[in-house]
Amino acid sequence: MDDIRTRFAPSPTGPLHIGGLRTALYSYALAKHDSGDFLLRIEDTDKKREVPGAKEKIQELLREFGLIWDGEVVIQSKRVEEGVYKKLAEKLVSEGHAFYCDCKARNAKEEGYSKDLRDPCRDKGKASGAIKLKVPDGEKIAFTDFVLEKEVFWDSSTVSDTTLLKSDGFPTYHLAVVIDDNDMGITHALRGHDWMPSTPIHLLVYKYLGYKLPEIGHLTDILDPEGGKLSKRKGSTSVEALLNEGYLPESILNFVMLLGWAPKDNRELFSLQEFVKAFDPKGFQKSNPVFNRDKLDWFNGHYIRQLAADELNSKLKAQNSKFAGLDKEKQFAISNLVRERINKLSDFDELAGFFFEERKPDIKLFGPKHREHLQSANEVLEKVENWEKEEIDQKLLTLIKDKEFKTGDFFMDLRVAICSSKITPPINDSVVILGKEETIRRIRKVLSSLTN
RNA sequence: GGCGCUGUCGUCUAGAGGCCUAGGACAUCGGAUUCUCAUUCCGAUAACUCGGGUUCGAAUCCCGACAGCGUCACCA
Repeated sequence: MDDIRTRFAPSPTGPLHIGGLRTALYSYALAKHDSGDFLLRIEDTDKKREVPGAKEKIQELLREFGLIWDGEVVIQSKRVEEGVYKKLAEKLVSEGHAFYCDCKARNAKEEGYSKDLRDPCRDKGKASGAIKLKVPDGEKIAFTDFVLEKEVFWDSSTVSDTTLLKSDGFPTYHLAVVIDDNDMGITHALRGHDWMPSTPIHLLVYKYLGYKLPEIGHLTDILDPEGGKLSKRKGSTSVEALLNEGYLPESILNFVMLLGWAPKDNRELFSLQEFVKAFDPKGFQKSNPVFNRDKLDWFNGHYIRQLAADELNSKLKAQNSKFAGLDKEKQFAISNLVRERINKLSDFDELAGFFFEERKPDIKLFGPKHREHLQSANEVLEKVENWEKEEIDQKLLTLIKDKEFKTGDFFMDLRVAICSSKITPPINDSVVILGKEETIRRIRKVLSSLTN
């Protein structure tokens, strides 16, 4: 059997989406599991919709996720210049499988649901305009979907004459995929489920061009929790936005792996390499999954906790400049306290901001005995000689015992005075990092504001 | 509306006729640890869309209904 060759073929019309990343990942794994090739093709045949910089961004992101493609990137617009599509479209016309149409393009939205499947130009023998496929009547068009693992077929009478080459000389998707997949030697074409309805057109083009049909598989659509296909406006589904929110690439990848694919043993944690090794197309899911952020958060928390100290530290530095300004020892101490308490890198600012920026204490958070608690804490902490966890712990605990404070209430008031939040890392650890001077300064500041 | 795909806990899923009084994970709730929050560890709640068949026996096979999703451009 030939080596497997797959491809990811995005169009540079916007940011890379979670669904696109998943298609790329599955295509990559499909090829790499059998040491095959994974190629990249940019489908830029719609000049009007192309977003500047999008194709570069897509490549940058694929690299960041480790989805490295083999060989040169294939750019469709370059192949247009070489005339490949036009030549083959004309060949289809000369062989009677396609025809010219110079009518003005239809506006889909205004058409409504009643449209003719057969184009009036199909037998007029025109010699210019767009080139459309001449679909036969009453033929069975079938293929076996390797994701669905079943045969899917249509009566060609329900398939409409479709444009293959636009009058500007650019191919439509329907012509370009077929020719490019053939020329690139693609053995397995994986694509979104939304392409299913146009598959019979592609099947016909394969047949008329005399190409060997590759394995074709349609992936499920990722659904929005609110219903419908996942869309941009409902939450951030762009890969870059997720990255900016503080999700790690390995989390996003692991999350996406399991949206539409599962192994027999139900294992959930996979690195890219582990996934490639475990990958089996039989694990493809057939029904549409819902994008579930809770699970993503869980993966991310898990992977944050797995990070080596210096990795976590540099990621936190990259996302908070004030933190990056601290000396190295403090940075490591803080990131160590924080690693078990954040699910996203962006949670850091809220949780640990008090280390490097003073906040106004929130009086409402104090307990009834806060004045007494803070006064005695101030007295005791002043007398600490070695500003280390052990001594601080020991002195404060003794204080609590002597004065018969309630341990929880005491520490909570101390915490609120210093961090102005009820949710923080352990307060004694925090105070060690903050330093004696700053700790006492903050306590006194609160005390003096109380007497006013 | 036509055409097509799909239908197991709230969510991601395991399950390919008896091993299922349906398993795991996330979420939720409860408990243990704890100065808060978390982490970690225990435990609980929770599903085979419905209706007909086939069979000694069905989540698993067949038919129908219903539901969800996709698509119907000189966009991809």
